[in-house]
Parts: sequence; C-alpha cells; structure tokens
Amino acid sequence: MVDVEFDNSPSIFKNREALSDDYIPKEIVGRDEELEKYRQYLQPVVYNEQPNNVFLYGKTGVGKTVSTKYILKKLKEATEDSEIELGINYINCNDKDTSYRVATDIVNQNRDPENEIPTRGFSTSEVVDYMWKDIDKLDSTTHLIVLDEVDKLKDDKLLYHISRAKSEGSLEDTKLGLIGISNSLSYKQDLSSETRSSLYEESITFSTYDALELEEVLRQRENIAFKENVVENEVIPLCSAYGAKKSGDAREAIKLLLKSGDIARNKGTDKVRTEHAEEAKRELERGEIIEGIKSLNEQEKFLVYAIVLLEKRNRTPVKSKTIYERYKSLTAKLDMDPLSVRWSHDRLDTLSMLDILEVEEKNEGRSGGRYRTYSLAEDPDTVMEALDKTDLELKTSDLGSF
DNA sequence: TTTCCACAGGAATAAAGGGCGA
DNA sequence: TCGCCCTTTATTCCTGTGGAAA
Repeated sequence: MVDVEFDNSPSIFKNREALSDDYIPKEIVGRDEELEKYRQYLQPVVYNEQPNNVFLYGKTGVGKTVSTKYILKKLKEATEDSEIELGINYINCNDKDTSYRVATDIVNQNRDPENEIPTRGFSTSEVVDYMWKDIDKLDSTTHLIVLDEVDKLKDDKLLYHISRAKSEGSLEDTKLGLIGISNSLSYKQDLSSETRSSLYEESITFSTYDALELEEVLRQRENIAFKENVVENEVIPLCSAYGAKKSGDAREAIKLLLKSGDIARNKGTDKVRTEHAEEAKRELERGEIIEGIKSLNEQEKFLVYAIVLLEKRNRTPVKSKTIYERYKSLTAKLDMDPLSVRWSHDRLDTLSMLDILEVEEKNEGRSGGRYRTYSLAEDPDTVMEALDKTDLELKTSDLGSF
C-alpha cells in the first residue's frame, strides 16, 4: 500500500501556461521586422479593403504561428469598434492534409454542430460550394482563412479555388484573404503553375533563431512563467542550445524549459537546476522515440524490429535490401504476408524522418552502385522497450532468439 | 568520356473501405 | 442495395542518379 499525499508547498511557477504551445505573449521577441511587414500586409483589412494573401515561410518553431495569432488578435482589436466584421477560420493542415478535409473543416467551423457535414461522401467541389455559401451567410465583411502548415496539403485544389474566388464571383458580399504558413521554403515552387500565378501573394520569410535569440525568447517566458530567481542561470542557455540544435526551434526549447520546471517541482526543490534540465532533455528525447514507434503500424514495427536485430549483431549500417530480407524472414516466421520492397523504401524514409534511423548515402560506382545504409539512431534497448510497449510484444516473444 | 551498378523514388493504378442519395 | 465520390495504402513499372570502372 502506498500512502498518497499531495504537496502543499508553494509552486515555483507563477504562470505555467506561459510555457504552453498555445500561449500568445503580449510582446513577440526578436521578430520586429517580420511583424511590421505582416502589419502592413494586413492593413487593408482595417480600411475595409480587399486583403492581401500573405504567405509565411520558415522552419518549425521560428514564431510563424505565434506571430499570426498575435497579429490576428491585434487585428481583431483594431476592427472591434468599426463597421468591419472580421471572420477567421484557422486550420492546421498537419492533421487535415487534403483540400477535401480542410474544406470540410472550414464548413463545419462555420456551422452549428447539428448542421455539420460528414467528412466523406461529397465531391471536393460540392464542399467548396458549401464553404463559399456559408462564408457569405456569415455577417463578416472580411473573412480570413489561415492555413497553418499549408505545405502538408497533398493537393492544391483548395488554394486554387481560394485564389480564384474573387474572379469567379464565388463570394458575393465578403472580402476574402488567405494566410498560408509553410515550414517549407520551397513550397511556392511546388504549387502548380495555375495556382501560383493566380495566387497573388505577399510573403514573409522568418529566419531561424540563433542561440542568443532563443535565449531572449526563453528569458521572456521564464519571467512570466516562473517566480523570481527560481531558474538557475545555466538552465536557459542549456535550453536554448537544445532548441538551436533542433534547427533553431523555439517551441522545443520552451518545451524543455517547461519539462525542467515540472521535474524540479515534482522533486520538491525550490530551484530549477541544470540537472533537472538534463533529465528533462533525456525524457523528451526518449518520449519522442516511444511516441514515434507507437504511431507505427504492425508491419512498420516489424521493419524496425528487423533493424534492431541487425543492430544487436553489429551488422549496421546496413543496406535497405538487407533490412528488407530480414523483415521478410520475420514475417515468414510469423506466417504473415510481407509488403513490397517499394513500401519498405517509403517506410525507411519515414523512420529516418522520425529520427528513429540514421541514413547515409553511399556510392560505389560501377562495382557497387548507389545505395543507402541505415542504422538505429537510438539505443537498441530503448527501441526494443518502445516496441514492447505496443501490442507487438506477444508476437516478438514468439520469435525467441531469431 | 562513357558505361554500368544498385537502388531511390515518381507516376499510374488498384484495392478496400466509408458516407450519401436515389 | 447500388453507384458515386471520396479516402488511404499498397503495388507495379520505370526513369533518374552519381560516382567508380572501363
């Protein structure tokens, strides 16, 4: 029996929410130029003019989303006491990666729950028609559609419709503007030429934070989130270095600071120290692997398992072909049908992107050709532990020392 | 300079599954 | 129930790639 008792001692946090993902600070640090451009591009909204389409480019965690939420909040405030009615639909395309899904989401955001449309069954153009009709029915004089992570969209049908809405008279009373937020700098080039040419746009490129700028961002959040003198001096540089390592990602750095604070609080200390930050870093990295592996389906897990086995026998870095062969014998042993080689290429690519695998391109020319080698990016035991936490456990245990 | 290796990955297509209206 | 239209996932086919060897 364990006696559970809650800790009554005062918290080291003053406002823990300031470290959450959706927190919008009163001031955005280190993005003055970008915000000034942003303001200029959206200024026509305040004059009840046709808004510009604005595209933001930059890597993850460089402040695109937080700047957008901040500027939209300011824009709402600026239009509050005027004749302008501002409508906004905000969609993250990461979990809605087709035009169809995004259009459905916009329609449902603008409808009462009892009138929502189903997520399947219509043609895309039908859903787009509903979308225009619904937006027109709203009281908005200006309507902004914000597509966060727009580069995740697998097709640009919706962008095409949005770009042509004005010329095709899709909307009768409402002025429409599009804000696209892209993590890919080359996104514009990837669009079809038709869409690109009809999508008159203003663009803002968000540069990557360097360690010093990250430190500034973290100091701002630290001051809001923690009580005075709680965070030791070395902790912030450690967190910013972590963010800088993750391609200047402020979100990751803030997440680490939050985790460090949580660990310190759970240990009942009154200070956040470097040891807490180090532990938080380990936990975050470990959590990423476990989450990454949990998200895989059974066949993908067998592919990872094949690589773990090869790693344990010091056979890595190993060619994709060898991995496939090992995967194939695993599935044969379990009396399962293996998937194709082509499938394994795509999966290995995904696993590299999830940082579960390390990939290296090799070229031995005429004698050996061009190929890639893979090895586990993490400790094989940690990966095994993650695999064991999934429903794969029963089956891999059947394999014994295979 | 050309040839050739061994893949990597794009394009087209199929299959399976789900919601809707007639 | 059937056909339509969508989704997701996988397969087949085939072209592109870059550097060592001829």
